[in-house]
Amino acid sequence: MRGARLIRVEARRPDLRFPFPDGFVQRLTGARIDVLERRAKYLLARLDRGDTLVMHLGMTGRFEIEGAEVSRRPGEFHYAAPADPKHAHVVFETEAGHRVTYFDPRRFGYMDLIATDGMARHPWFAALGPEPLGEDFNATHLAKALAGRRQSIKVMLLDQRIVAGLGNIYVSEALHRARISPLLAAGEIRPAPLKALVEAVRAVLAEAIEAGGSTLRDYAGADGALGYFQHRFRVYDHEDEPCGRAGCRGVIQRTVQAGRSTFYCDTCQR
DNA sequence: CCCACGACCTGTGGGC
DNA sequence: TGCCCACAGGTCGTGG
Repeated sequence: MRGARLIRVEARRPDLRFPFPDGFVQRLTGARIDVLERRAKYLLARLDRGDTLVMHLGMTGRFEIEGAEVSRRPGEFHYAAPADPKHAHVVFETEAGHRVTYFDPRRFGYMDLIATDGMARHPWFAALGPEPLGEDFNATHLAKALAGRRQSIKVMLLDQRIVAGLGNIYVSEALHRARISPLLAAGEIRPAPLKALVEAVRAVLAEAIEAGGSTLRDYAGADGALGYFQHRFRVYDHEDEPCGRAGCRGVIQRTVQAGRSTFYCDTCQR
C-alpha cells in the first residue's frame, strides 16, 4: 500500500468498535498513502492530505491482500484463504489494482482519521511508552517507570504507557524467561532482574516476529501465512504442564490478574 | 493518582 | 449430538 493511491474505499457498516469518523470514505478516496508505519499496536497510513489513517486490529482484526499480480514467489502476496464476507468490514482498492480487505469477526478493532501534525498530542499516542525493540526501552527506563508502583509487574507490562506493544501472551513468556514472578510488585524489582526482563522482552518479540507471529485461532499475516510462535510458548496456555526450563521441576500455573490469564512457573519464577 | 472491574462483540471449545 | 457456559490476543470508562 505504500505509495498507492486509493481509488475506491468501502465501509460496509457504520462502525467497528467505534463509529468510523465523519466523511471516512470521502476523505480516503483519492488519497495516496505516503508512508506506512507502526507505533505500539497501531498501524499508521500517512496520507498525502494531512490525515493519518490509524488502524488497530483489536484481537481478531486481520487484513487480506488480493493483487492483480498474483504470485507464488517468496515475499509476494498470494492470499488464497476462503473469503469471509460476513466479517469483511472495510475494503480499500488501489489504482494499481490491489484490494486490501479488513476482516474482524469480533469487531474489537477500530480505525480513525487524525491530523498527522497533531498525532503526538492525540490521546492514543500522547502517553505511550517506548517501543520494546528500541533503545529507549532499557533497565533505566523501566526502573524509573516502575518506581513506587505496587501494582504487579505483569499488569504493569501490559500498560502501554510503560512499554508500548506487549500483549498478554508475550508478557507471560517474557517474565518466565526472566525468571520473574508475575505477582511481584513492580516497584520492588531490583536492577539486575529488570535488566534480565528487558532482554527477555526483546528476545521473545524477536523470536515471535521471526516465527511469523502467534496463530491461536484466526491470526494470519496479510499474505495468508499463519504464525508459528505458538508452538514455542513456554508457559502461555500450558497450565498443569511441567515447566520446560532445564533443571526446573515446577508445574505451570494459571492465575488471573486484572481480569486476564497469567501463566507462570511458581518454582523458578521468583 | 491508583487500581479493580465491567463493557465492548462474536465465535469457539469444553463439559455435561 | 446438541446445548450452555466460560473464555479469548486489547483498550476504555467508571467508580471506589
